[in-house]
Amino acid sequence: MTVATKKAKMGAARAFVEAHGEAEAPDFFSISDLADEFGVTHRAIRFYEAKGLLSPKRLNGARIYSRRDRARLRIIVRAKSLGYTLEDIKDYLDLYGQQGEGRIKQLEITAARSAKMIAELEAKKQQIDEQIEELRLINEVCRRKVAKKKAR
Amino acid sequence: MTVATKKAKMGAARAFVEAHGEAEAPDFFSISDLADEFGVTHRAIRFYEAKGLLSPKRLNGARIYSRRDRARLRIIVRAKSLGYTLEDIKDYLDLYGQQGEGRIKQLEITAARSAKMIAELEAKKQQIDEQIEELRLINEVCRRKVAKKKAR
DNA sequence: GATATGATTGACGTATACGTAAAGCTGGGG
DNA sequence: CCCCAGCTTTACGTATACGTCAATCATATC
Repeated sequence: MTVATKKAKMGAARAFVEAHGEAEAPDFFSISDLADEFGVTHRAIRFYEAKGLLSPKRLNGARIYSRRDRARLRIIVRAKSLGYTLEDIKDYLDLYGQQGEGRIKQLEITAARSAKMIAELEAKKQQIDEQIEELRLINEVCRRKVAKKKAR
Repeated sequence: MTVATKKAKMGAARAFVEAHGEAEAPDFFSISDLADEFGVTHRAIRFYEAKGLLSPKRLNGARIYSRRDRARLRIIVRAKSLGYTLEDIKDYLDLYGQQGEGRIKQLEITAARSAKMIAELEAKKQQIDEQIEELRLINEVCRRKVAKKKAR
């Protein structure tokens, strides 16, 4: 598909997307835009929506994603690669979506939960460092043996 | 079950385990030992064996785990918490099990693979840092708002 | 208007990682 | 000798996270 014919063959969503914002900083995205950008399938994105992690607007049935939706998807993909379940991620997004609304009690809960998550992530970094340490050992042992064998 | 009767009701594996090594630095472990230590079920440990990640010795059918088996299980649990599949972990354990054996070609491959894994783990740390950064923001916003509301 | 592209909704299938229930050895205590 | 605790295998079930059709619809070009 050439660049010339591309625009011609766009669907409703993509047309709407290109109408708003000139390429540099788009305000809206089609499902294919996000799928391409984050390396996930359309199916996965719709699945996240079915699980309540996303809730894009519609245009003639087609999904229209805002920047906020895109930010949420970025979080989903990142957290998944760190081993979190969609259930975990949903909790995080709920917290992320509130961004300090509500009364004192709610704010304190959110502060506590975010602090807890930070602690868990620091623990994970620790685990990664341990793993890296072991790998460095293996790596050095191998390289030394290679050097020794080549020296003969 | 009391401490007195515990020894009496031990199975073959546990008896064997207690016979070798006096509590401080055991050489062998029963499946329950490892399950307790790493917070996983017996079922999970057997499953890892079925997938080729562990291969303990047997005594009258009962599994006897060596320190090396235990080290491997530690790696499995850790890597799983970082989001790796058992398939991924199997590859890592294969590499870990060799520890620089074989000829030059093999050593170079192992060195390259370990280097690659290190790079991937560093990338994961980066992702974690991004996530932490967002959480810090949320946390601070909440705490400031709480402070503001309480100041009135 | 036929055709092609891209989107949508079901519905069913699949891979991973175990859980769970059933049935059977085994070794020591009473 | 029997029982019980703990281990075993076998087998089927389950939750998560999608993959894969199939049918359908809208839009846009030929």
